[in-house]
Amino acid sequence: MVAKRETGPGSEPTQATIREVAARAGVSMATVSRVMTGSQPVSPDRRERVLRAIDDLDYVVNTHARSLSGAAIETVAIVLEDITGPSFAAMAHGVEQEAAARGRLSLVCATHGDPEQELRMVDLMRRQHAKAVILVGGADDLDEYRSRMARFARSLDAAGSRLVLCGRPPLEADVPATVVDYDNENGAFAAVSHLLAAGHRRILTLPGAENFTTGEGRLSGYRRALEAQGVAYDPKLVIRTAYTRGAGEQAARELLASTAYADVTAVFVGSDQVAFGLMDVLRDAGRQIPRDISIVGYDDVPQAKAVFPKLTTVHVPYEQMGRTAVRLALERQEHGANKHSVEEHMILGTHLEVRDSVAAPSRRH
Amino acid sequence: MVAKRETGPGSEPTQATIREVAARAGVSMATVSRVMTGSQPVSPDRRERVLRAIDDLDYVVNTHARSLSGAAIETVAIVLEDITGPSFAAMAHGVEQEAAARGRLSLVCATHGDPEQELRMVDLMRRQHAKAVILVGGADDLDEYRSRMARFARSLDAAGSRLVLCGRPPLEADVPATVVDYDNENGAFAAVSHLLAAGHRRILTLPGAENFTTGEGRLSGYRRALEAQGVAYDPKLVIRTAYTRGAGEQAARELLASTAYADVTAVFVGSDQVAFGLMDVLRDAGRQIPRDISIVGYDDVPQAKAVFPKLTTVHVPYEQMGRTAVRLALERQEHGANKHSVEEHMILGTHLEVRDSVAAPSRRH
DNA sequence: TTGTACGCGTTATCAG
DNA sequence: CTGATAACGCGTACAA
Repeated sequence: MVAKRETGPGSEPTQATIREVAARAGVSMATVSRVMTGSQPVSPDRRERVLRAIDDLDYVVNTHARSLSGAAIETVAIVLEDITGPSFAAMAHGVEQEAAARGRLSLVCATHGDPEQELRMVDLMRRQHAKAVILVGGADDLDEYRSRMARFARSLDAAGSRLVLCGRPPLEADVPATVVDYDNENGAFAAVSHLLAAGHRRILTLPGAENFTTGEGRLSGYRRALEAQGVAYDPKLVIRTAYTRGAGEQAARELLASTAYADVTAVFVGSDQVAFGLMDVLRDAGRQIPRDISIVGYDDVPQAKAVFPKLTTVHVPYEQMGRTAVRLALERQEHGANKHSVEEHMILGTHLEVRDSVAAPSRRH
Repeated sequence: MVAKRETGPGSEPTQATIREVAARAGVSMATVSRVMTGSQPVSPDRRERVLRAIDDLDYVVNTHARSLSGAAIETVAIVLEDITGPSFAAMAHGVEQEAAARGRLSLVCATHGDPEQELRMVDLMRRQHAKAVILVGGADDLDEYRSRMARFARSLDAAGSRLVLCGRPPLEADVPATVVDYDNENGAFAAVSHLLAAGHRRILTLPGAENFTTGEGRLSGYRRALEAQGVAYDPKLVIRTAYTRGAGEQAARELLASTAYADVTAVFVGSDQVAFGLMDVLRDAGRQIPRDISIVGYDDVPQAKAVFPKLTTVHVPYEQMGRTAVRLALERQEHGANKHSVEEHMILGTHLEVRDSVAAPSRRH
């Protein structure tokens, strides 16, 4: 099938071009183009010859050339920290579904947690003329971050593209970016209220890292729930951690070791991953969940209903966020003139998914 | 910072070009290009003017144009079924690490299990001139699949690119593709041998779907282990399932319901996901693992050490496979003339990760 | 219906 | 050091 073309020994093989196809078929380049795109009718015999030539030479169009001359496959880029994270993956999945449904190609890039890399990736996608660049996951809420992102947003906007922040700190109001977020604080509020309703009063919390926007929101939901029930807020019951399994294991060891936590009957954890680590170490230490200690997580990753006991946790609609991000970005571009009819800031609801990791506090305390 | 350019009301905003930058800076396009790429020295004052113009116009190079004129950022594409799958994600992660380390951009595309979509994606990546296209995960081992893949492999090869099959059925020997695989059958052999050594004789197995290459390999490892210990192979003890959690739940119900399985003391499952579903239903039915029944999984996804009890399972070096795929593909291209020094078929080892889900069979039987 | 010729945005070459 | 100009591969008016 695949005819060998002239490639001198050692010379890099090179893609067949439309010109070569035209020559082999004995037609003009334009005719080949027309056969490819179907933009205009071509006589049956010529079409046949062209198709054969394409087959013989194993010709494929050059996306870059095609895109240069106007007709491009639009792409949607999603930039995230790490594909391996279940919640990131869920968002990416949502992005892909929606992008595919709208006939766009979606590309995933990972930053591996490096802010420099993140900026480089966004820049790269801008050069690629991505129609939307979707930035996913938490970020340090620093001035530098804000100003750099604002730059990118404006730059993408100028190029007819759109920056979408997904579960991220929003930028100033005049920055041309779309924000898709979830109700972070109310999720935490519901979780802690649930623990309070079960009778818990000394509730440890691991909301997340300091200055990390998601962590801050979860902490304030925690405080607000306490306040609503007239329970005093004790800063000693807050442990800052990264969103990793290991951090949960570490926290569990502190919880077991320190007398300061002796009267703790429940833990509100700002991440399922952290909760898993916590549960693991607690169980190994002989603590039964929820008999000895109740736990509520955050995220509702698939694994939450797979662990034992099944984790009661705050459901975050990650997949839906991904889909929404694509929808808002693309609709805005399709609407053309009256873009103002498209939302720029959408907040999706969270809710508590009640499972088996919460019970009333035992009498020991 | 960002100056507004001439965009009539309603007209699509358009990216600034190198020509506009040159005009604004009062220099030639060539000079602008040199400032961008640093390919040749430029006098300080001109450079300064160019940089200011770039900043003012918020200019970014067009990747497509750059790639067309020779200098392109090489990209590595990874095509997988679903980002959400932990083992796929791990491979993608490996690919990204290695690609980034070698200064390449990596793109992830999902096929959502649709073979048509898969072919389309590979085709798309070929048009994008990806330097390597890495195909990941199992596939139906059908003639049609083989011939279409062979076509793609040759086509990519002709374009100076490389098809890499990662954990997939290899193609015919004369097909220019690189294969990175793991020792599927021996992993199963080790797993089942472990169960036999613990004293189990009636071992149910859920190797995977029929005609699915990974499933077939795992089944033959199972048979070989049985044979090695002189235990008779009973086809009734083989249940074909998809690699999903739900399939495991379903199988567990069959296991509980049918008297045919009454004497089963252990299960060898061809996928951790399936094992999780199985464990879940068994536990809910009051069966304790491993006291009442032992279970061994396959894949060693992160979750395997998070469930209770921790799952004994066959470790598959997914991340390493991803890294290896990139390495082999790119080294082959760098080697130029003597490509034959680069492996074309690499098989990575698997081993049993012993945890807590296996015990000696109870005396009841 | 078919072919010719130009433009897309960038880099490389070559002459100054 | 700098500037003009020819590729790069494709789509598409425009002319035939």
